[in-house]
Amino acid sequence: MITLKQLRYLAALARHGHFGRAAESCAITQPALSMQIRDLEQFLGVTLVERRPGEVMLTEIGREIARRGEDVLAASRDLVDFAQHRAQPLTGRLTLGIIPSLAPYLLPKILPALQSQFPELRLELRETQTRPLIDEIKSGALDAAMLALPLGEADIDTMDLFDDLFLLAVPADDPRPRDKRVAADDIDQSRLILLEDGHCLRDQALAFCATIPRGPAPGTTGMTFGASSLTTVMQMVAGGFGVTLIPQIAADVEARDSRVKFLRLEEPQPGRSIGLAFRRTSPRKADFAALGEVVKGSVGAG
Amino acid sequence: MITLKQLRYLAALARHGHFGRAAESCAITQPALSMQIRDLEQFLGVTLVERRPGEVMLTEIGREIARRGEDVLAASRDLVDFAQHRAQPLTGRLTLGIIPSLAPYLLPKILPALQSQFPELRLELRETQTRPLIDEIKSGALDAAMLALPLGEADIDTMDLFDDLFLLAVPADDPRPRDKRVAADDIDQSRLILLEDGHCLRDQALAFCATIPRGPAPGTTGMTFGASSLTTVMQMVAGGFGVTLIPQIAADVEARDSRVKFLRLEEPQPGRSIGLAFRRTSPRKADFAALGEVVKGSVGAG
DNA sequence: ATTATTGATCAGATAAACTTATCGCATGCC
DNA sequence: GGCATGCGATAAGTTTATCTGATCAATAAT
Repeated sequence: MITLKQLRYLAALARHGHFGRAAESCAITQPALSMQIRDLEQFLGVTLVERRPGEVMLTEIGREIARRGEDVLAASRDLVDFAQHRAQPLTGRLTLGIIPSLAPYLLPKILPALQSQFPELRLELRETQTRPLIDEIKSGALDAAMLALPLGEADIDTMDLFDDLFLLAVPADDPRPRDKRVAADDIDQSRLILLEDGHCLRDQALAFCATIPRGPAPGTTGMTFGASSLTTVMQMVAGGFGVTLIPQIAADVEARDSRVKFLRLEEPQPGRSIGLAFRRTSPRKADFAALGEVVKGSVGAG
Repeated sequence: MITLKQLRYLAALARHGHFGRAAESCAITQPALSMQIRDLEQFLGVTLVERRPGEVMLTEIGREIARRGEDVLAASRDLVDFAQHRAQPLTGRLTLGIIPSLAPYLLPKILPALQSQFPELRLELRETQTRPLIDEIKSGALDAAMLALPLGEADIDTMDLFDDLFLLAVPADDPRPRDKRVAADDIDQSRLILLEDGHCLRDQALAFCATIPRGPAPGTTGMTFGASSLTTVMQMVAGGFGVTLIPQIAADVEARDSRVKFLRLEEPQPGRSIGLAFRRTSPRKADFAALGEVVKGSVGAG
């Protein structure tokens, strides 16, 4: 079987027309090059070089083989270049999942930075709830996902990105002053509006308001309605239908609506920890580290 | 530096998705394949394969590298195929010289056979006198030449093709009968018409008629005219301006002219030995042998 | 003739690649 | 839980390639 080394030596020989100088240009000795050329000729069953005293001359077929050899070498060089350029983080395709309570607020912050810092990154996004994200990470459909930690999945490694405090969103006409620290007990459980089932944010809010009785309270819609987006929830709060726990990152955006105001919660303030999840065996950890830096920078600044 | 072997192993791994089976398909053991893959990854500085329990999975870049690897392998396979197909004789370009006193008579006999037996042969012909043919063989401009032997050139090997007797061409009204064997002395030296200087045939004819005085004989044109082609010489013979020594192979063709008749010469009949000349170091001797067979077959039959 | 150049050849050293055996880890099955 | 199974990584030892350095043969130039 032929080797790239033989083709490299042949190329050098074609260029120099001289075994000794060709060998020198390959940083080997002349017998080594002679042997490789001989092996190549023997394998191909063709004489590539006409050894003439004082001058070596590629045969007709030798020239053609050398030309084709250059093609092979060029393709292999491309391959190496490709790999080594791609070795720099965040280039090429990366499939990223993100939970719905995060996507519309975080993505606008990070996508511009990602695009400017890593123009060769082709990000493919998928927005869905935590459970399917985890499954898709495990199956390889996703490279990673941004979601709330902890997960408690054995095969999944995670990286902390930032903490996201919860605020209590109430109608603007709520009697409590803006600087009032609300306690969990102060939340009118019967008026709590939440996302539909499956959203981690719903579970986190419920965990905080642990005293809330299971099952829908009579005469309320909050528990049973199950909004599919935080924006919907906020519209309902603005409409005076109830209150909700909303992450800081979302509040920053939704605060534009003057019919709503946000109240901080008593220490220890509840919140969620946002992180990046990926297969423990993933080879793209350098990518994830770079991505994490961008997220941290964008969230801190924005 | 990467090797074709590594690319072959990677291709097998990509196909089988399993180190053990990939190794088996390469007729090596699994550790050998693992090592080559690891070396490749290390050189490229990229993780190509995500080792997951129960399943190996090429990474995004691994797939791309494998794809490019296939390109490289395909190019190298083409190279080998090319060489091995071209290993059969008389394919590709072959530059062949031929002397003018042979070309118009021999080529029509051999070219059809060459083309039908070796359709992949691309013959490049050059018709000129012996001296430039030899020089061009030495310089590599020609692969070989068909001409009259012997040559007495140290760097040139030759192969006998066929012997070509000389006949005496005389006007049809020459008093000698067709079956008369002419002796060298019977040739009217003053009426001898020859090719111009530089043609080997001229020298051979002169050597045969060794008694001919040097320098043009007064009142004759034969020696000084120096025709540039045998056809011209024959036209002059037909016109009654003189006689000439003509090779059998040419006589076969020129005999169509009824104004000329050919007389055989006394034993030992003079003639020339036609052969193929080539660089002693030429790698295409198999080609020349095949060419020689064609020539011998065509001349014998035709 | 003599010397210099050039590629081939040979023996020994070195490096690469392979094989066998073993390990570690994860999974699945009583 | 304990144990077998499958798979890839690792280690040790051996074979195979490959290289170097010295030398040889042929040729060309002096």
